Amino acid sequence: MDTISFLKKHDIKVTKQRLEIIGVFLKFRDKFISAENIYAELISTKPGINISTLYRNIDMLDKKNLLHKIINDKGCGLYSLILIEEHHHHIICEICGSTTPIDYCPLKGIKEKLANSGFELTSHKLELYGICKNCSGKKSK
Amino acid sequence: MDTISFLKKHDIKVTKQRLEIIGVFLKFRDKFISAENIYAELISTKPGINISTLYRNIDMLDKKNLLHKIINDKGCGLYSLILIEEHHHHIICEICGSTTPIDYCPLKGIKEKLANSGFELTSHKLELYGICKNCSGKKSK
DNA sequence: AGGTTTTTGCAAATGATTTGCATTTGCACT
DNA sequence: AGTGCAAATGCAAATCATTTGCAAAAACCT
Repeated sequence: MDTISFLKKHDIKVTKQRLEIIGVFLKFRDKFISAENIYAELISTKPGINISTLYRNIDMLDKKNLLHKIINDKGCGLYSLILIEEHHHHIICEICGSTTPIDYCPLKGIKEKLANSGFELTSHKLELYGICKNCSGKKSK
Repeated sequence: MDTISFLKKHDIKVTKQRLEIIGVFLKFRDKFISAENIYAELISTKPGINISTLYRNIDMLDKKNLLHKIINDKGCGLYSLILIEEHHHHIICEICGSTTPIDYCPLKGIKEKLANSGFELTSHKLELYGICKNCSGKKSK
């Protein structure tokens, strides 16, 4: 599906800034990228868009649950466009930053553990970090 | 073990500011608290300590792996002193902020999934959010 | 107690993100 | 295609948690 249909499908007005932002997300579809990363991409190409526009759009996409958002140790946001509909988690490479969806969710095991605890689970966050096949190959050379 | 022995055991010089900071962590031992929370506690009681001292000590404790640190959606740090030696995860109540260690770790299942992927896992982050027994009782009243 | 190193307080800097406001743009409806 | 209005944008300034430089104070070693 093209970007315009994507936006319309989610009731988001089509603007050239949005097309470009989504374009960057698609270019880096398998990575978590920071607002600064996206901004650098944006100004390096086209007329350039304002960083506050970028943040406003990130926010909007996040509110519509179209983004995965993680916050790194320094408190900075990292984002990636959600292209898989189903609930899933990621493995993130510490070297190249690439992400790979993983077909595993600990929810079931957790629920079993909590069964008699009286604790009502509402959400969970699982992030896996490591070194991807590609980077680990490079490393050993 | 008293706070002084705790500090000495970890090669941390004993200062009155540190005693007070650890004191606050112990007072809120079952919660994740923000630097602002701790600071408010600190100034409300004793002569008062500077917030940069607080941040420097949080940092130091974190580097020595004596703190659990999570970063909330706004990018602010939340901390709790590590009182359990073994690796573990938490359930965090969205209402009262209390934390409960949970005897469950998804690592094994994840490793099985990754067995042939070539991905080398280095760390993982699991945070569970929900409503604790106590708060869910209050809610329904 | 003296000397050295570490820690603290203070105030100013940082840096990512947010906001107010004037201007521009997208889009629905003629 | 033109018009109107709400929504989006650009800009510059504000925010806010956290960090830093530096001088003064305190801890620890013997």
